[in-house]
Amino acid sequence: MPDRAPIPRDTEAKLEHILRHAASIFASRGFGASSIREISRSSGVSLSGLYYYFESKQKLLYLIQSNAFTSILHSLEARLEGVRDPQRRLLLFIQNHLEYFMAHPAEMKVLSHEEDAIEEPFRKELLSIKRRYYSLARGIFDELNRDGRAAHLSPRVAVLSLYGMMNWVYKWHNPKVDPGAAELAESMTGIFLHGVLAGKKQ
Amino acid sequence: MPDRAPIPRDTEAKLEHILRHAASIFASRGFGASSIREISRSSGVSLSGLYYYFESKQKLLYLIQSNAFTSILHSLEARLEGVRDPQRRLLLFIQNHLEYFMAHPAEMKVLSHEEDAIEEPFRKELLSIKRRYYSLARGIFDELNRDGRAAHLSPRVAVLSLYGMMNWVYKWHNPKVDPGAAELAESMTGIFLHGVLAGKKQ
DNA sequence: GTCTTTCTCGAACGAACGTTCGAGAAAGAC
DNA sequence: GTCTTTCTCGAACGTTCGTTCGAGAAAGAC
Repeated sequence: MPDRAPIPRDTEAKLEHILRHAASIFASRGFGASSIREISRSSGVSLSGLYYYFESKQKLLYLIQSNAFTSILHSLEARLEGVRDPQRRLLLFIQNHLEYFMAHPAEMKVLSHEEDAIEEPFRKELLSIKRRYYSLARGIFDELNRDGRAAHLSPRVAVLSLYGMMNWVYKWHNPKVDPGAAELAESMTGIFLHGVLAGKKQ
Repeated sequence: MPDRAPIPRDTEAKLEHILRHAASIFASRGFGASSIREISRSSGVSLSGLYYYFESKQKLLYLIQSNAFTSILHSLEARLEGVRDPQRRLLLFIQNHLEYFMAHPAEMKVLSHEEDAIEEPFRKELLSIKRRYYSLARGIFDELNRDGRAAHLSPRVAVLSLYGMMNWVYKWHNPKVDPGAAELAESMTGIFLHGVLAGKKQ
């Protein structure tokens, strides 16, 4: 099912066009089971023509993941700028994550689902972006917990549980039935805040 | 790297032997990128010999998933028997899930990660087990919420957030650093209970 | 012993895979 | 116009894939 829309003439735009189609195929079939030929069919670019834009399937996966990660991180940093209140920072963090998720479901599914499929040397580069993103959330949690109200919980477990809630969304979210990003973000912020800061032990 | 341990003579045991190896390969490479030849090498059974035990790669994936699901469900039903208190039932549910997760990491990763890789007609059969499991958790939540303390939250969102916390574990849990199933279950039960039942709105 | 069922595997099937190559079209510079 | 760079693609490469087949070994029944 080739695209109806014309393929952009501009080189950079055409790469983005290819990345979009590739992301959606990786998202639906999984990276390992997707073929470059499928991407060629869907994007309307010839099989060998694709290799002008990326040098291997691995690099293609890397481009998708690193683009998605970089832009979610940038938009988060912009949102957090100047905001000091930890609870508000948490809400903004969750909102940003979920909004990006729902605006770019294919890319985010690839990011969540194909973490393991990427090989060296791309793995290392992604890991460093990932760490920056993780420690941002960890920092927010630590401020939140400055008064020690969540001392009974391992911070690592708390933060990764939050990631679990957020990242699992791609498995079940149905736009026709489920709340949008804003409401979902409020719900999850509520669960996490009360869950983590409320009464100690049991 | 063929197995050192001898291959069981008994037919049913040999199938289990194959399923174990297959699960661990699917878990590490992903279903789509795993080859039957790899399973043959790892299990020590010849390529064509494998097909005496399952008729296709899809069926093999189905066997792994359905075995794992069935036994986690059975062990849960046994644990819940006779327990009425909703909070205790929730703890048991989470404990059972996480314990099974950590006792059978490969199988559970395949269950979580390769949900989409399974095709008809196997999909439908798994869906019905899955629904039974989901509605068990949903039932516990509804009892918990009989007094309406969590009325501000969509029950669906609440329960699926809990699944997210639990199922994401396979992405980050490191036995050397992180708490075991029991402690993790207490933490997550705490987060969920307080998070969902605590103060309304905001 | 024989007969039957259960199990095993080497060799091969056609199909699909990621990637390369070289010829040439299109676009830009002058 | 010519020259150069940028872009495109059909055809083919060697490899690996899931699956099949038929011959025969091993085990169980009698």
